[in-house]
Amino acid sequence: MRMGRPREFDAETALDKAMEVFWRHGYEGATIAQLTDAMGINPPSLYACFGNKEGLLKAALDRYTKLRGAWMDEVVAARTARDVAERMLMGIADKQTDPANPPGCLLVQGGIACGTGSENVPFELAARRAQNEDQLRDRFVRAKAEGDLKPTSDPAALARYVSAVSVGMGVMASSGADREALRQVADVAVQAVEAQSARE
Amino acid sequence: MRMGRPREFDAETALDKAMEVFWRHGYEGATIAQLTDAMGINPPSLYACFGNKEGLLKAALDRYTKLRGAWMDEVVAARTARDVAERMLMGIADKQTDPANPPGCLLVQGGIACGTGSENVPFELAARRAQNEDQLRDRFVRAKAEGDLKPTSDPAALARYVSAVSVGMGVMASSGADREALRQVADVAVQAVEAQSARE
DNA sequence: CCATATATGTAGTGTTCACTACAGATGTGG
DNA sequence: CCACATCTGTAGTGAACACTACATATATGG
Repeated sequence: MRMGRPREFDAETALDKAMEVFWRHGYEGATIAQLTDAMGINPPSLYACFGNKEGLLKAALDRYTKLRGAWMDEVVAARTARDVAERMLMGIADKQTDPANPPGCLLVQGGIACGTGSENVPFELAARRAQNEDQLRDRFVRAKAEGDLKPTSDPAALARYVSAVSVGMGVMASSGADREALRQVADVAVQAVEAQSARE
Repeated sequence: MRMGRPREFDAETALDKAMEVFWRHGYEGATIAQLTDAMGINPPSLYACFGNKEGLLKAALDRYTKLRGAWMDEVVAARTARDVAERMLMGIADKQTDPANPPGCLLVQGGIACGTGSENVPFELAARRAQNEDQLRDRFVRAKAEGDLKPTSDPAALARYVSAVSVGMGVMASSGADREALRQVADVAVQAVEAQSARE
């Protein structure tokens, strides 16, 4: 039973718009004016709802990872470690060049290096990337236990590798690489996971 | 025979300092105050010598790529495509975690996404990364011609792949990954190139 | 219908930013 | 020794930034 005047905008819709601005310009490159403009609200509404610029970023990151969480679940549901890597990297090649979104990945575009006062933004993004990596690692641990990966393989290293390739592809996408170019990278990258798979 | 009062600072030494600031904070995150402070000069000296902030960045990038050019020449001098990839990625694992420099790679940390007015900074960085990729591609073309790589292999895709892994490792380094973690990634990554190598 | 609580729009706030005017300093060319 | 060209330090410039005071609007609780 909330009191007072009700909010006139939908927070999630507004977050989607904010997400896109951060995605395209990065945390420091995005201005409050651009954000409020895209969200269709005025600064006081933004601050009342999200606290400050960094709070808005975190809310956008939460929404981003939530939206991608479902997809990541599909990825790790693949039958083998090799298929997980392929589904992940091919999917990323498509997603990062989807014209419906800015190119690349918000968890990279958001801000890799930041100035004084925003030092924890890069860490915030890194923490979210680490979540994906952990999910991959757990999947590869299982693959090793199932005999799908070689007994000598290192699931954590494999997960870190797939994560690194994803990030690299994201940077390439943001600087103009097209879908076909990214798919070729994914295709090569999968072969390293294949090399760690048990013979059949 | 230059006229007027001579410059009191060494441009290359100052550039090294500026390079480090851009490397650590990114183009937008670096302030003129931080730059002049690190360079040991005052703003008018900076602007007289480098034009503006973006000019300073370009000069720093020139110096960075020049310093790394020698190393890249060593990389492509390796005997096989596989050795090129290994030397490149292992070297990057070391360089990006060298405590003498900020973590990661200037060509990534410099700025992946930028705000209005600095839109061409990301492209500037991408162009420098593309130079390395081209050098790798040429080397892999040769490797294919020499029968070192399979006749079905795609040298351009391989070069793009190695470049993507390098970038991904750089981002990881900047968010705290240590040398051993990066070496593990490099180790896995090399296996994809190995898979494209002709049997012996 | 009134007191209260929250949202909104206008119009700012102080701060920090990249950049520069200007005066004095220090060299070269004649 | 004198014009001149360039550098240097001080001290700013206007613009853009994140953020907010305040009056007004719109809901709920009694």
